[in-house]
Amino acid sequence: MVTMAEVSRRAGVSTATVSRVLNKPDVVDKKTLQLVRAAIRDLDYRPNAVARGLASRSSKTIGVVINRFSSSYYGRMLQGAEDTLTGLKFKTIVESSNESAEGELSAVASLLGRQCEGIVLHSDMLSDAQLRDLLVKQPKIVLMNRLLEGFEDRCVYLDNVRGGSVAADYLFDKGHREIAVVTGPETFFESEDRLKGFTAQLTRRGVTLNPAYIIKGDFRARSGRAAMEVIRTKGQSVTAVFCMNDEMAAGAIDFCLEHGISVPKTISILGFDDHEMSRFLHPKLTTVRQPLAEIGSAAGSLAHALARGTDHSENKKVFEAEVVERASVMEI
Amino acid sequence: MVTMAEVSRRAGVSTATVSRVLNKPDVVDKKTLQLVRAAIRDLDYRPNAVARGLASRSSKTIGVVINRFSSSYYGRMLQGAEDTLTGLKFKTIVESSNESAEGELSAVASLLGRQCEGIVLHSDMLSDAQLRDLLVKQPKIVLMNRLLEGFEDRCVYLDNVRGGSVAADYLFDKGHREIAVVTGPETFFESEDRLKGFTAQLTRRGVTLNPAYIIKGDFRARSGRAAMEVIRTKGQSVTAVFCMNDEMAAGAIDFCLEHGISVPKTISILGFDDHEMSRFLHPKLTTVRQPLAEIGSAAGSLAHALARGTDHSENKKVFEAEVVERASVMEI
DNA sequence: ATGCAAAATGTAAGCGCTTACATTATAAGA
DNA sequence: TCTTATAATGTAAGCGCTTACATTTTGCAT
Repeated sequence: MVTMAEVSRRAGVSTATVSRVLNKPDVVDKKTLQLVRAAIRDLDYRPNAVARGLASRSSKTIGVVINRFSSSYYGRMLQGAEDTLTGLKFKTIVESSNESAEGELSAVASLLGRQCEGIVLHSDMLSDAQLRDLLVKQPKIVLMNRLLEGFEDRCVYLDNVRGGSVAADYLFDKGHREIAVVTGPETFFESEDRLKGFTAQLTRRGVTLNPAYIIKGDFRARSGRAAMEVIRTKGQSVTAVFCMNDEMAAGAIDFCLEHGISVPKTISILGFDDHEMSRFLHPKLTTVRQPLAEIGSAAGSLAHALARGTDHSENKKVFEAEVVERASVMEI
Repeated sequence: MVTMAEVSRRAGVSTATVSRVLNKPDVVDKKTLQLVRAAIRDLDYRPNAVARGLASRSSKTIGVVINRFSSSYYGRMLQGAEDTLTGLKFKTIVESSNESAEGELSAVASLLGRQCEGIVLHSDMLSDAQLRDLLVKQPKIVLMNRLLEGFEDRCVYLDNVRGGSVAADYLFDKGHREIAVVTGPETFFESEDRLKGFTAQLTRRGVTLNPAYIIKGDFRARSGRAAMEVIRTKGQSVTAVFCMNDEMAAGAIDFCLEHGISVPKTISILGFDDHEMSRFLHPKLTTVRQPLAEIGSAAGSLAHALARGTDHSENKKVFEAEVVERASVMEI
């Protein structure tokens, strides 16, 4: 590894000067500038970011922690965050928590240890209390797609309650009254919130959700299939089912296809997320879109603002879901 | 930020001792061990990984660079790499290159600067010559899903030529003779290699691919649609089309569906990748599976071996594609 | 020429750790 | 009891940078 000392020796200057051409080239004489730059080129010198961060206590990087890489949900948020951070001349580094509370904590610690100036955390496994603790201790952490009461200004998230009510309105307006719901695991607040908003809005409109039609799923396609099977056996009169994510909706459609149940003629299916595959399902899935890239982007810029101590009151923090109308829900 | 010095002060020992309880607890006295650990807990001390890496010149982390986050292709490889690296007690950090040659270079430099002991690089934009240069200079870099001649033992990849020939065999065995192909951009070696293997194998079996039926796509669904349109107008006799990835296949199917062309009755469609959505297409897509997670995993462990100087001759480096039979290709 | 402010460079002290090496405490053998 | 090997700890020199501060150089008005 070629160090600054070697460069300085070759250029016949001090290391301070080399450091200056790297960091504030305008204060160094043009001649020396060229000299040093030539030396850098010749030796193929690359500054050691670790040492740099140590010495300057600034790294121009934001760390992001997500559950796992193998999901387009995270991918889209990451991309959003990365894009805007790049625009802000910041680096993004990502660690996965492998879906465990411990993993989330250790990823945060690791990123902090790597001198990240800010952290964007997507936490599913940590409890509100743990999170509260963490956020108090670490003022540079921002929560992505989760709302923690009392820390609204450090959270960027989709209003899931609202998302649920949007879904309810849509289905109601299409004439559906007998509706089933396929939820996620009850530990996932997203699912809970959506359900809350959904039932509330339905009630407001004068229809009550039959508790027997609330089927628990696990956000994966297979559980959507299973849920649909249950619905078809015990809920013949159901005209629409609202799945809390698109994967389960895909499973549900799959089941219908296999059993000759026509979607949306016999039964309408509404998803949530607007997964990249949704437009390729058959029928194309009508779903509630979650602007993941924008959420990621906003989380990135909030973390940046926090890191740099700039004002972030203008940053958008709450996002709204909207229905993307395709072909899986029919008016009756 | 609480430092080691504070911990040592509180525990009434030297920083060296604190360092020892962190790194080689067995050489320190049980009493002091407890003392120091208590101090660490009390102060909520977290070792600074940057300083640590600087001082020890070892970071137990591997850096991965990919094109972009928003694609399940990378997601699956990342997940594979992360999983095995975690098993090896290594951290994984990821940076995206934003699909530019410059970005790839800068991500590598950044990761190296962060004291990564090894790098897993997924390069699409760098030329063979540039890559050769890089690999010579940086002995810790491993190429993921790309073969660079002369550096076979630093590459973990899918044999795309073989993948193409597997596809050819499959289609041939199903009785198809008039076949169209939808490629990726010609700058992508994957597509080129698959095409090479495909045509070669077809030739070997006695059928020549009509050059007019080789349609250029861009790996995105839209181009699959467009390609299918071309095929339907100028190639009425075509019975099967081989798309170089599943997204384009999805687009092709979509086009057929819209125009009342029955898949696979009228025309068979074969994809490549086995994208997560493929099983949800209608008809379910028959495709050539690429074991992405395994490739990522192998790349991770190769990088680890290189970093630690251990033997990697046993590491699997070349992976084979295999056909996943679903419903979009019919025997004729 | 001379003086002086401004510009350019150098010096050296860290940043928070690790780790040879030196020193001291402990245990065991005589 | 006194060595002496061994275990436990401390000391201090870095790791490759940045950055106050000190010093030297330069340009320019006098």
